[in-house]
Amino acid sequence: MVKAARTIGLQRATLAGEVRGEIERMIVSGDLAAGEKLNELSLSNAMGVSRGTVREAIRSLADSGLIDLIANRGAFVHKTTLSEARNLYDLRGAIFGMACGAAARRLREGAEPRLVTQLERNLEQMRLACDHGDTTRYYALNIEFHDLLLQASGNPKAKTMYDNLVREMHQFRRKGLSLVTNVAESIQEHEDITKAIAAGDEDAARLRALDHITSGFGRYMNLAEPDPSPKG
Amino acid sequence: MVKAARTIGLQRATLAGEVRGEIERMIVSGDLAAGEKLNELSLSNAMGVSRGTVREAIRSLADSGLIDLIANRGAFVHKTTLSEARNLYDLRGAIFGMACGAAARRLREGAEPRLVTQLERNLEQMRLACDHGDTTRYYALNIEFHDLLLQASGNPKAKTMYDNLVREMHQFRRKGLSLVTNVAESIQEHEDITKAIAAGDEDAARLRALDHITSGFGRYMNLAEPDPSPKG
DNA sequence: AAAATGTTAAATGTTGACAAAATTCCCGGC
DNA sequence: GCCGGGAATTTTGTCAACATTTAACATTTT
Repeated sequence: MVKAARTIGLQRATLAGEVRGEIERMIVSGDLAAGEKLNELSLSNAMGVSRGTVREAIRSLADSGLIDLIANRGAFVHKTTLSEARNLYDLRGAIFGMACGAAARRLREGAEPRLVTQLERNLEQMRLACDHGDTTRYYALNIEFHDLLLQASGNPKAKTMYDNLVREMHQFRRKGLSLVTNVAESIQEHEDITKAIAAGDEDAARLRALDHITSGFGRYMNLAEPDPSPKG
Repeated sequence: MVKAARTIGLQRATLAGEVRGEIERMIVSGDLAAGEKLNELSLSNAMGVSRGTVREAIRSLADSGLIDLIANRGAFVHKTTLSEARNLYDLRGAIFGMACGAAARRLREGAEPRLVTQLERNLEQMRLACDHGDTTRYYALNIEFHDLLLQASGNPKAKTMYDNLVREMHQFRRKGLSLVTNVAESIQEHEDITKAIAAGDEDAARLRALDHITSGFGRYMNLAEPDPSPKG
């Protein structure tokens, strides 16, 4: 690996960081399947770095939940079960709710003057993307909406945790990428969150945000498990 | 370090895990001050293991937030600022609230039949410890109360995250260990949480739990506020 | 004397080699 | 044909050495 042109933006000043990013990409993209074993030697050969470097990268990923480590046995791509997925959604909801509450508070305190404008602009573009059936753009805007709020919460650790949780659901996420159902509902929820925040209503923002994540879980589950029995 | 009697209970089957635990203890106990630099060579000599092993331990701790890593510069014990402390409390509150809500739901679903008994027993003993002025026991029971609920949430990752957050506040915690103010208030809040859970009221449990953490932050801040002296 | 530059020492990043554990595979026995 | 045991191989855990970067110090220049 040729000296690795220090993409300083992300913490890849070090070789191990670069390798970490590469392995992470492989996992999230599905190049490495869930449950699959990671062989340190194979990876180091494939990437042209030493085993120790690969090892360091793997450990780091293990700490962030993407990989399971078993002593003297090796590293395995974490396989997220359905009940785990629900737990992850619960955590996401809790953190996102907290973040939206904090954002509302900070707005009230004058700390985030541009936030509402940014949110409304995002909403506008999202409606457009929806009308044009541009799912890729919709997907990106959806992420941006959540990022804006996590950022505005003034809680960097919350953002890191949230991102880790989202990353950990990559398996479910890939399937649900085509999830274009109930976009109108989702946009409506975004509007509700935006309104609560614009009003500086901490509690309302938290509740609307929590509802949004919970609904998202429901939307996904309906799609992933086309259970034909529900309702009457 | 003599072959390290594999305390398998905690993930210390490996030497690096053992070292990690030791460094963690040094940080939490204040043996290593906040902001202090960790020298890989010194540590490896002091512990009788190789530098690589110490390095692996340090990286792991960095991922859990106890240590800051700067490329080519080294590892430093993370210094938690006051605004960070608030952010940590916000996250704790969000996660603990979620966990209590989940515990209430699971209780309703019959998944945690012994939970209420355990909580009430904990409350009983806590009142006793309070009456006897046994702060050490009170401290332990307080931790147990929170552990019971995190456990009953059925969300192992939530417990891990919560524990990490608590650990990260070690600096503030040490000072506040003598925090015996408003114990009555705190116990009352524990009772409120217990009641909400016993009733299977998910929303009430979440709110009471969030309030409890928020109040805890307030209690601590009132006690530890001033003293803005820079270098110490 | 202060700033800038060149030199040296120390610490981190990376690597390859050795030791211990686990997995695989072969072989004899039933 | 199937099972169990044990050697051979593979893989992980640990270590010591090399390379690169940073920090400290001495020297030169203005």
